[in-house]
Amino acid sequence: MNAASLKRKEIHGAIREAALREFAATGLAGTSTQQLAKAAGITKAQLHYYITSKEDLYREVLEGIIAQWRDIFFVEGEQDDPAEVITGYVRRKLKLCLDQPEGSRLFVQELLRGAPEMEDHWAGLRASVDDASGVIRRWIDEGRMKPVDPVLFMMNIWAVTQHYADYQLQSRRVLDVPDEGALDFERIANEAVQLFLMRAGLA
Amino acid sequence: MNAASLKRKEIHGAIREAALREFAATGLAGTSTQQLAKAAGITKAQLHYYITSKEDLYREVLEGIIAQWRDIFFVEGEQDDPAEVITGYVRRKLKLCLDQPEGSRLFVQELLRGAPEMEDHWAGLRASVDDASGVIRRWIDEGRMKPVDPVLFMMNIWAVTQHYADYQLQSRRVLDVPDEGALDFERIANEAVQLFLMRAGLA
Amino acid sequence: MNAASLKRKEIHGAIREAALREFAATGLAGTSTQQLAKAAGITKAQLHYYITSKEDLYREVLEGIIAQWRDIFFVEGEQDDPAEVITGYVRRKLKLCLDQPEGSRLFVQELLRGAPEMEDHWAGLRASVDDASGVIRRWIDEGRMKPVDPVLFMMNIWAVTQHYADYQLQSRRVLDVPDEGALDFERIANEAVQLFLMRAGLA
Amino acid sequence: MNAASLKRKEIHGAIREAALREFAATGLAGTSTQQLAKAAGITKAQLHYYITSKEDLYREVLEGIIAQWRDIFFVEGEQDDPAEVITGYVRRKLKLCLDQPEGSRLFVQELLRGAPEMEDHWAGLRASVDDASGVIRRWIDEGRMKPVDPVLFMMNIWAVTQHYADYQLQSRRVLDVPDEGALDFERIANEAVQLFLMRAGLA
DNA sequence: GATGAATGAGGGTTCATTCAT
DNA sequence: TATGAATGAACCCTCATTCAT
Repeated sequence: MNAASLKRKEIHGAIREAALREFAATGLAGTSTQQLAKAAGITKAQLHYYITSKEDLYREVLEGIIAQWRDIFFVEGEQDDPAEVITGYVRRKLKLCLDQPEGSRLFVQELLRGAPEMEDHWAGLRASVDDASGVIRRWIDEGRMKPVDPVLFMMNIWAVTQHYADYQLQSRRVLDVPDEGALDFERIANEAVQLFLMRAGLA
Repeated sequence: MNAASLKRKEIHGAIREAALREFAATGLAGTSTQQLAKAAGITKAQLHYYITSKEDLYREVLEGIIAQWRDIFFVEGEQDDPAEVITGYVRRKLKLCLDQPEGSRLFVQELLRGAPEMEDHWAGLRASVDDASGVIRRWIDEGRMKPVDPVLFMMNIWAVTQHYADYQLQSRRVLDVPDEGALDFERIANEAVQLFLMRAGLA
Repeated sequence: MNAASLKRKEIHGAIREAALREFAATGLAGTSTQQLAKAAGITKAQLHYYITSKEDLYREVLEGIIAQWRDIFFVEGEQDDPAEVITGYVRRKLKLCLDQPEGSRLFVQELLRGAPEMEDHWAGLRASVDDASGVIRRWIDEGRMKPVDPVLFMMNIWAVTQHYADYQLQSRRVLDVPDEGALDFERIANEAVQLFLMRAGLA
Repeated sequence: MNAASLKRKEIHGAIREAALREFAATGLAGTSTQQLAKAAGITKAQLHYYITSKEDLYREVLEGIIAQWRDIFFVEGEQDDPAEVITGYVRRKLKLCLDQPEGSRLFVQELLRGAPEMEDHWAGLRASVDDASGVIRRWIDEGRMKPVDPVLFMMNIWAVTQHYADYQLQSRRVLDVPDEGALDFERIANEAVQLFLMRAGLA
């Protein structure tokens, strides 16, 4: 790979990064290419040299986020201890949400506008949810955890973890964390883990 | 109040309703006055006769939502039973989120864009949170509930309830509820109530 | 019809006139809305207030021309004398081409670019040609005119008459007619009529 | 001539060919360098390496066409038989128009836009027309053909022959000739020759 | 009150061309 | 010789808003 191609990758990367940030903040329709270009540190004409269209860029970034999220599974590796799995999942998901909150934000923006780009993804999500629900149901049947509504149990994990991405600004104000500082991961994670472990009768 | 003034109120109401819906879906920058006028069933010129500016309309609607949300308190009336209070709060909040999801959605839109209109509201929110936290802390001190992080406990209630507004579309797809039907309030409420009661050691 | 509506019609008329002129000169792709607005004596924003899109305006103007041309039939009224019909048709067509050359020019522009807007019109044209061909063939069978290739005979009439619209500038230079003056209708008409009457053995 | 220079000529040829085709279809203003590059099978940057500017390329191609057309004279070689000359001229011109219709199309495009590039060519055309007119007038004076308007007679030959280039698409639709096939040269040539010979009283 | 018309600014995108490599 | 990158201008069109009527 030569220098020119490297630079191309760099610029493309800067554009995608900027796009994720801006789209997450103001959505597809609310984000101008001017805004995107400025955020990426290039001119509008330069931006359009690298992208096909604003919508295509949006789609590309959204697909990237969805793919990244797909890789965080409920059960990881050889785990089969309910407490371990739940704790691990909550902490992994929360970590991702605190480290890269723009992902969740972009996702909720897409949902808010009616999710026209998501049609092809629901089936895959349903399959993942079915997998995880099956595991939970088995644990319940085996008496290894209290009965819960498996799907809602999972959805509530999403709700709690993603809240600290989507509503991060509110969390900061309420918890009095300045914009420069980071939210206290351990504090939030502990409370969240306790919440779901206790629901499952595992703590 | 004469007929003309009545009609004026009606139109204003239609505008606010439409604005809430549209702003909740596509945000301030992403929503055009054309779009707003069409959603309100009037012309663009008529819209501008009734409003001062798009931003003013946005502010008005946002303030309305914030005011409405302020009216749902953690403790209601003379309640002082932890289980009763938690159950009531979760159910009230969830009901509001399922009945009028646009409120939460508008709110998250504002947060996503950095909440420039919210500066004056954080103090009030902090006060409310402090009130509720005080109650919870007292209950803990009195041994009437397990120790929790009071602020995070509340925030997680928000997270879970508002999730069914903000991520409603995803919830529908995962729970297989068609766009015309309603999410199953009792099912969701029961799981949510269990979640927080158990965390508090009250169930 | 009130004054405002009248003005609207006036402006719309001015736009269509300007559009016919400009599209005839530089085609759809080669004509900018700036150019159109200037030719119509309005601003670009004003133009876009009155039209849906440049392409729609183009289509509207093109359809208008096609409709106008459809109304010039080979046989008019109760005519059935070959010499009369041919003479009348050539003169009518030529008159139209000299009076409103932009029509033919717009048409040839559309053909030059591959006529993507004409797909629906060929059937109608074929039908008209078939009608006229039938008349000519009958005359030939009845011995009232010399045998000709009926379709090519008609097409050559089009060729000759429309030439004085499409190639008018060249005709002016060759015939030494200044841009302000008019081409000598009678001179051209007489030569053209002679051409086709003699071919038909009618002069 | 070395290999590099040969390749250069090849590419230049491809560019001119593509330019003729594209300019003939959509005119100077309506044809983009992108379109030209794609049609020539090269990149936009490569195109600009070979040409000075779009307008220069247009001028070059147009001049080429004009030069090529100048070489088809009314009278060819030692001919002096009116029927032979007319027949030959009509057939030669028609052949050129059917074989290379883009030439005529580019020419009419230039005329349609007001022929700003043609100012220097009218004198030469007038001279050619005067020559041919002189021959025709002599034939008439010598009683070797019927009196005609010599200039219009010539112009009508152009009209008829070029029609099958400029309006070829319409001709195909009316004559039911598919885009892949060729128009029937002999059929068209015969009718055209008859048309002008009869006008001259020579058939 | 209500509405057609108008507008200057800005939307996303392509343009012809230049430049560095 | 060739090509990725870059650019300022222009492309078509919509924007939020104002103004007559």
